[in-house]
Amino acid sequence: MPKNMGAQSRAGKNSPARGGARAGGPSPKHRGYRPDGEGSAHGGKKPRWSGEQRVARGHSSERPRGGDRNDRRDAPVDGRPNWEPRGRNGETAEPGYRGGRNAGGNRGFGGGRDDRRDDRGGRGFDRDRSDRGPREDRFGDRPRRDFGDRDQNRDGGFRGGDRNRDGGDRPRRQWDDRPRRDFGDRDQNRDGGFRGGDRDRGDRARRENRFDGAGRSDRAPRALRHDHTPFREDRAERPRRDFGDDRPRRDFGDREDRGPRRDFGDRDRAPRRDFGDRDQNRDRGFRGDRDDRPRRDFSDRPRRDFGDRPRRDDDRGYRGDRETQGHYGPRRDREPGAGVPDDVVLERLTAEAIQVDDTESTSFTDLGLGGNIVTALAELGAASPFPIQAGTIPVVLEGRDVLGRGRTGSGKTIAFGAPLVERLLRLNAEKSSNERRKPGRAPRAIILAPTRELALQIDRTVQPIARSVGLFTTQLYGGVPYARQYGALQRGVDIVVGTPGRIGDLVSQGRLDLSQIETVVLDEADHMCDLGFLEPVQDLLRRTPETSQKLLFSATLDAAVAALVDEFLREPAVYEVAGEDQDASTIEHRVFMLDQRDKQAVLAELAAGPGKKLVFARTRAFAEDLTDMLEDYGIRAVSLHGDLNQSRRTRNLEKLTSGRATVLVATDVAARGIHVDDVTLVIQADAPDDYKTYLHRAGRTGRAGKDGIVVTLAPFNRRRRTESLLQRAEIEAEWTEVRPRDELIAQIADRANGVDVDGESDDFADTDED
DNA sequence: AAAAAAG
Repeated sequence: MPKNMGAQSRAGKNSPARGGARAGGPSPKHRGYRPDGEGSAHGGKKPRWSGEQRVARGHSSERPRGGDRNDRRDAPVDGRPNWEPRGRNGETAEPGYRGGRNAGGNRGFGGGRDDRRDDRGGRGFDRDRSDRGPREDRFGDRPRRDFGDRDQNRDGGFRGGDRNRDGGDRPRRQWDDRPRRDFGDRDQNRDGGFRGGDRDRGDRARRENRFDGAGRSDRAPRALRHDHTPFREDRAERPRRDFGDDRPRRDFGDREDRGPRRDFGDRDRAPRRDFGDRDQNRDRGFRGDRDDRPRRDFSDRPRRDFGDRPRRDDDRGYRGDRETQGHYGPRRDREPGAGVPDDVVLERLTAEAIQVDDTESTSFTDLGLGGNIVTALAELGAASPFPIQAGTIPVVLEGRDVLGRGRTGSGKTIAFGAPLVERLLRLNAEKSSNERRKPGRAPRAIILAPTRELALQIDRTVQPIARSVGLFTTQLYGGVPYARQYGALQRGVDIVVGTPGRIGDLVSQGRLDLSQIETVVLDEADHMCDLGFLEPVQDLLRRTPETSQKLLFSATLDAAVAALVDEFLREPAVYEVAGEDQDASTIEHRVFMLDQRDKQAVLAELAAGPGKKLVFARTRAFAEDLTDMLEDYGIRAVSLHGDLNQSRRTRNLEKLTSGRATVLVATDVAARGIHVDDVTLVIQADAPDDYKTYLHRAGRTGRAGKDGIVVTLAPFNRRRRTESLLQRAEIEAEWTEVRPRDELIAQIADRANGVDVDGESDDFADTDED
């Protein structure tokens, strides 16, 4: 299929309109053609521009190629772009408009989605957007989004940029000029605010001082932020916000009772539970009143009742728990009305808690891992085991099947990866070195993940562990050429990491033999049991030896895995971690109720600024629309969804990771497992239907011990639905009615951007990568 | 109903 042709012909046809400035296609006729492009890390077939080349091509002098919004490394996150933003008609850009895709008139690269899917050399540059026509073109005569009343904001309120003009590291608020909203009778929850930083329970005076100190409110000199913007009187006149003490307080109940936090700084995943604040739920009677609630289907959700779990000060250690791991009996504490007769497997998933404190003195060596592996783990930043690791590693080493439920970011990858490698090593001990290295040998372990990105990420953790003891891993997932994967299999691998589709493909091609598999891991196992996944997964499992070890992990492991457990697992040990649950969560959950029509404006306000943010949308198309929209606001947004080809998916995710983009707009492809450091804010442009999805999406932030905020944008007519969602997730969120330019939105954005609102050191300010 | 996962 001549993928290139499409792109080329389009480019060729349209190039004139662009004055040929868009050179870079592979055709020798193009000005930018480089027969042997240095960027051709792709075998020379697909010339590409390296970043250096792009920069070198005078990217900054003008924007002849229409915006590759992802190519703006020359435009600092918060600074002005080097080119002058232009609006549609050549006028200086509207506020906050930083020369988005439309600005340069990149008309003529006609592309639609298909075009974008084609990542080939036809367009030469690795640009994500430039292949699309201007917005008007793409959307016909659809009325242009009305930025009308934003004109008051002409100072670039949406740019999220221009911070640090005062030389500090702190980004500055952008919205301080907004007209004061009338909060009317919404006082009770109107700001709910600032829980993140100042958990000081509303020390009023201090707060005001802090604001002053931070240059907020009546704030730092305007020129420090938007020197191109006229000062507006109404800003100065705006009444101060009242942060009265009437706001609901969050109850941090026993926070102080908890032991000191471990330093989770650079672990591969954060240790936190992201399930919100269970204790609060308890206080609110969320737990006690189950019989009053509409009957809930417990079979599709992980058990969340930990009422009987050992208390934190209980001296039973996780080792002791192993003795009771086979507790399949009925729950002792089941509340009346909550009984679910068909909840058999769920019972099996009811595990004793693994105690956090008891693991602190344990080392990976104690758990049975060898020196090389321990060293490799240390290099990955895992100095001592997390609870779920401490719990599961010895059991995995025994060869038992394991069901592991560890919250997002609790270290599940190492929990199965490290013992899996150790076990293979031990099994290999009987073999001759020739056998162990034999080319074309069949793999001994397989790790399945629901998305390609997750598979990649898992391999990034497992591979160094495996290599430390001379084992080889390979990634087998779709969307990329087969050749490399064939080659890897021919050379022989020990551990396969990948997604079900491609792996099944390779199996049916006879290139992958699962008959020697000793261990199968299903990450996000409950998801792998969803419609569409289950069958291929079952097919694969059936091709592994019946005796092979099965490890099922997920933050929301629940009865959904029954189909697999019943057929493939034998007396699984069940683990989950207690001790760090909702009261330990660093995630703040909020719901913004809004008019449907305000969604995008509110989203843009939330998404502006330098902090890394993840936006979830329900559909690919909406994700793409939102990306466009944010880009129009001058926000460096990239998308991640199944309509993008794999190289673009990978690249866009990397752009967020590296900070070259500040916003990733994704479908649920990014909901599970994906770890990006320092995501400070998760915005759900659409709420999911599934509470598990909510939990997973939320778990993209608040990692590594840092604070995180989750904001769900809920149109009024979805209120009930959203309430029900949060209830099922057992998350207590702060509900607020918002309209564009509400102060609260700015406050949340500020916090996500690391604006110092509380005088304390700010978790969000950290930007180190892993 | 959507998204993901083979091409």
